[in-house]
Amino acid sequence: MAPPDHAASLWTRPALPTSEAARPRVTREAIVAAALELADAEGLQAVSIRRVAAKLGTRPMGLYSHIERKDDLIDLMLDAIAGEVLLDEVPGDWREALRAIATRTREGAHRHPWIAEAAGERAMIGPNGIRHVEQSLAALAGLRLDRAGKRAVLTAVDAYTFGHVMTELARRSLRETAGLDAKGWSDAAAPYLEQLVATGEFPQTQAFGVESLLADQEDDDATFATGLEWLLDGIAASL
Amino acid sequence: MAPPDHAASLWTRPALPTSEAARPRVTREAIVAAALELADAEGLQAVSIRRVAAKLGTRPMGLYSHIERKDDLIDLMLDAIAGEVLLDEVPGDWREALRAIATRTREGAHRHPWIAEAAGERAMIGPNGIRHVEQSLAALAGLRLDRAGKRAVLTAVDAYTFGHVMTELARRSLRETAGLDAKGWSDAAAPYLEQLVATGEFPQTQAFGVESLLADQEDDDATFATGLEWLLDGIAASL
DNA sequence: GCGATTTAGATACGCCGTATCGATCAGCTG
DNA sequence: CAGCTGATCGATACGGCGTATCTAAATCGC
Repeated sequence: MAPPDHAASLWTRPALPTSEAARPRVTREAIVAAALELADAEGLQAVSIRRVAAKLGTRPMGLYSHIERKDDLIDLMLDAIAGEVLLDEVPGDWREALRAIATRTREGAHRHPWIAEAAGERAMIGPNGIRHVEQSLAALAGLRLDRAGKRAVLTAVDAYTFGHVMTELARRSLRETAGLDAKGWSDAAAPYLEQLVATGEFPQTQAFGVESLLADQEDDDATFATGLEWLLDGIAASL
Repeated sequence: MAPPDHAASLWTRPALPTSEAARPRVTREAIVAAALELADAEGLQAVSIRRVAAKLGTRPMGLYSHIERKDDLIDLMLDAIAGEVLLDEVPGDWREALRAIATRTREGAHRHPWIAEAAGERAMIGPNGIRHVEQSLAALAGLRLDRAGKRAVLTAVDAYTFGHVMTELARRSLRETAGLDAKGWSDAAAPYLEQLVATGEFPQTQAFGVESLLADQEDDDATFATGLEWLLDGIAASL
């Protein structure tokens, strides 16, 4: 990987100027857009340099005039999605604001489930990642919290949101890869789980029921909202 | 990918019987152990079929007598780690139990930071993944909660833990890839962030201070514990 | 227009996962 | 013991990956 300027250089390197007067040229924006379309259509594994170049009607190595490495492209894609889920306006009430941020983030993630395959290796420090920080801090502007307090609140809400979404997306990814809908997935996994609990090693899980382990989308909405309210309640009680 | 039996067939396919009387043979256990060593030493990208085979003194295609595809190997590795972080005993107090589970999970993840690169695409339904469910349900055994309630509690705590850990590991991965310690990473990223906030677009972030955004390990311990208590407080208040 | 810089792409390299098939080994049976 | 069957191992090859390197063409600025 690149030397120590990597943290900054991706985001500070300007996208190249384009001239409308000459031959059609590839731009960084076009590369990111093509990559996003591929990822949304076929998942992150479809985003190869060759596939992106083909989609743009150009040759693979030409992309390297605009991005330094493929990893940078993935970072740019994630920052684009981060931009998509920013709020237009931050509500005045801190709970309402954090709830709106978390909810909108989750919705955006569900529109781009491939982010689960990329997010485990990246820090969100592109411009839109920082805009997310800005809006989150704005949400807490009216609270008397010191820096550590604000940091703890934002970290907790982000952690909860991220973790919940990642788990949902992972399950979804596995299901879709197997070509199953929610019911099909349950039907496929249940016999294995039932066999496991039949060993007697899992009394609590048996009492709970394997069908309760294999939840579908509506349950995810409810559990996400419930857990978020618990966390916000806990934060509120500490203020 | 495999047809619909994938959910079950990895975990129900027996590891092959080994005979001590014949030529030394590869086993599934040995493959997983070799892969874990590689991942711990060099990260998940070092776990290629060729590297694992070389570590075992055998040839790559020989591994396929024991695992069906590389993806299965990654699942087996993750389940091994899930086993490592199981509690010896579940405390009787539900808060203490959930705290212990979350804390131990986080500690285990830090010993194997490569899991962040794999976790975004997997459902933890191996035997140890189900043992984790079992111990979590045991933690709630004394509470009067219906299935949906238990499910919500466990989902929330797991989501929070997972999200927090993944964010930490992603940051750590990025830093180590750049060959920096925590201070070096801050020093590298701060000028870029300062340049961003100097645009005037980020007043809250500027007031907060970019050095507060670039936290190190000790802060993570505190924020994890604080957020977890908030969540547990919120759950307690709902009981 | 000219020189400097940037962009695009041909070519090749090392690496990846795994399909396919043949050789060898292990276990069982007559 | 010999033969048969199934399991294990590995050679070989394929199609794919990211990207280093270098040349040619295009663009930019004076």
